[in-house]
Amino acid sequence: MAIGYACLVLGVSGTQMKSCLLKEACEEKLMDITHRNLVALDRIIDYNIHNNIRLFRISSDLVPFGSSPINHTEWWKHFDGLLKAIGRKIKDSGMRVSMHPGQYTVLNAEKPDVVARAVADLAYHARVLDSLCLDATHKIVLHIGGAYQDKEAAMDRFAENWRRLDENIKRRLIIENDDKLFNIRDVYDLGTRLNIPVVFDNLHHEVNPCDGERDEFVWIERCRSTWREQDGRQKIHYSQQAKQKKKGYHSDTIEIDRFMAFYKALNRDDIDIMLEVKDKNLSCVKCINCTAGDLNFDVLEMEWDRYKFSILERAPVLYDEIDRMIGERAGLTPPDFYKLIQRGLESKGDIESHTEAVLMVWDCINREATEKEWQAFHKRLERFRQQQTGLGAVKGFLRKLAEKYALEHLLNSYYFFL
DNA sequence: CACCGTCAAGTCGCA
DNA sequence: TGCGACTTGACGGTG
Repeated sequence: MAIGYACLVLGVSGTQMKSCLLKEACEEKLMDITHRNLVALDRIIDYNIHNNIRLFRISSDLVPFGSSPINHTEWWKHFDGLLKAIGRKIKDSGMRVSMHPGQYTVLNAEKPDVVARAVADLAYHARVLDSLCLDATHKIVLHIGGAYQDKEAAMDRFAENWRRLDENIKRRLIIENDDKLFNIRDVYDLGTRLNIPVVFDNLHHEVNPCDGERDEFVWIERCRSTWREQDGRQKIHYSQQAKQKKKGYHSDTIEIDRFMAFYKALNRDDIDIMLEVKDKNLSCVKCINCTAGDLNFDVLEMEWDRYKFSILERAPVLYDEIDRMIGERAGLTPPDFYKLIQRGLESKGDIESHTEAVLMVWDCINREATEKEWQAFHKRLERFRQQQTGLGAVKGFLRKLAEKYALEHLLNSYYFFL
């Protein structure tokens, strides 16, 4: 069983995907961005390995305009060594990766040119995974596409276009229920008809349920049979509805009690769960820690080290409480710990608590800083306290110093982006 | 540094 | 018939 997250890591420098505008795309720029993105991917994989994360979705932005005729760089040849090295790390660590083309990749479109572009896009995604030398358990997840006022005909068109795909795309392609048109029954029917594994997405199912059977676990069990030996473990998508947002909107973070209830009811150790949530790796680490049977308390201590500045910034009283509990090393289960963290993050704090956190971070920098930096810091802090600048300006300054002096402890914390 | 409009792509629904 | 939402982050220009 693995729990994963999609596309980007929060709080790890050098892991962001770069993009460029179409009008500025030239060979040199495309190659440069592709190279930087591959280096970023390599760092993400390292991060995943170090944090015991064994499921990850690679961003489609890896190669800018990767499926557009604008990009005629042969990136897979040029970066062959780097790609193979990354793929090697993925395999050696037992990680499983996937990709997920977006809403513009419509295999069942009525217009032949739209279909042609969708095929080209799938070929691009398959080429990424092929270039990493990964087997067919590393999948490409796709939605069925448009309905065009006739779902049956639209599904038939999907089937027809699917049959014409190259085998190396077909062996990776899996399909998922969406939040508007094709519910889990539609996708399951199509999946069984074509022998394509089906990904069940719980939030899409909630927003776009099918007739008849509604129970999500029944559907997960049904979808299980669409996964063959060569496809690897069954995979599902899990997300929670953001409160006070439109239906289907992903929450900022995973509410741990609800996840644990789902996880226990699911009761499967042969399934992969891809989380779709705004805080990405943060919720992923949280869910992994809460489901690990033999969690070392050191892991919670590590997490506290990453969260503590953000908690002090917002809720100093709670900070003391959690810090004491962590110090005592007892009576704190991972879900309880994360619930306290969540409560802290939901607070706003005030200028005093903001200052307290700033000073605590400064304390980590102080011994490295020059006299000039000391002065610059206190000048900024004073301006913040007079409300002449925002907290962001002070934190930005601290971040730069943390980077300058390579203070890993601060750079690995969540302080600068939570 | 903060803010905001814009960006490759397709479909659907509403005015 | 045409335009905004979808969903989302990053870029690039401006203040």
